[in-house]
Amino acid sequence: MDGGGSSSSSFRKVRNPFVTDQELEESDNVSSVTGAESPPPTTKKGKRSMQKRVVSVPIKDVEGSRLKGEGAPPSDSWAWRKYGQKPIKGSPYPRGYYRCSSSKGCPARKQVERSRVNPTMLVITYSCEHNHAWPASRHNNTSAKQAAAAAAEASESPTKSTTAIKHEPSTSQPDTEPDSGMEDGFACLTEDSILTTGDEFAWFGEMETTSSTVLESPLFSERDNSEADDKAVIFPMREEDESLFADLGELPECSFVFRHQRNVGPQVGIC
DNA sequence: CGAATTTGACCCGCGC
DNA sequence: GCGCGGGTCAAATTCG
Repeated sequence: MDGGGSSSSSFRKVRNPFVTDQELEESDNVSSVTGAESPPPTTKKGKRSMQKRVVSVPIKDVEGSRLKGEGAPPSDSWAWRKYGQKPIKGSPYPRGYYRCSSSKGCPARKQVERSRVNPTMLVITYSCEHNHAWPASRHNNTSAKQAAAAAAEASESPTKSTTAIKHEPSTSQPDTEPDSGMEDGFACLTEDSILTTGDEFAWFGEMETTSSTVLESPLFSERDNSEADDKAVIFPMREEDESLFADLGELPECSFVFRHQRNVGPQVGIC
């Protein structure tokens, strides 16, 4: 019913009322990497400054969680409502469009699609407005899982156990946006969020140990986490950290730093 | 009964 | 100026 209509209406026009944080994006099994290669999202309708981040996750992970979570980490901490799906030109797999439904004013959106290069991977693109604040309630893995699952189902392919993360912060306004770096994914949160964030990402750490997590830096992004699977893009988190921090250097104080340590899991740092 | 998902149509931006 | 493609909206349907 209005699931898409009424609700959607609220979303589209309502810029989130409680804007305090930036965008905290937790992707399915992801760590945040600041990549800066974002092709201008060509959003057509009101495209103001939207930060974009691309995350690639192995379908396996997704399925795992969706399979009734046998302990599998949540795909997402937020609730996402699917509002559309479209076949993409160069890709045999359709792209699903999801909206953050954790809260009413949540402008966050994400697109889930299979990597055309590596069907075993799901490419999730998160986009959020600059002043967007993430809802406090983010425990609806359902939608999140389904989102990914949907994408996964969209195509049929074997599952792998590699997670490639690719973040593309859209460089709309580096300055204004305190969190241009990882804002989307793990951006500035309110202190409230901060506390929860740590927990929220607890699974994150698990995931790391359970499956190999690969971070794709901008350099690799072009390959789109593809062919090479894990190996090609796998490199010590440290590198990522470096990159992350490098980015953070530019970030204002209110930035969250995601530290990804093997065996330890991600760590959230507050500036 | 309510909420979420699905599908089709429409709109907008970009490229040629 | 026209066409293509992507993205979003809206109504209907389905599931919980």
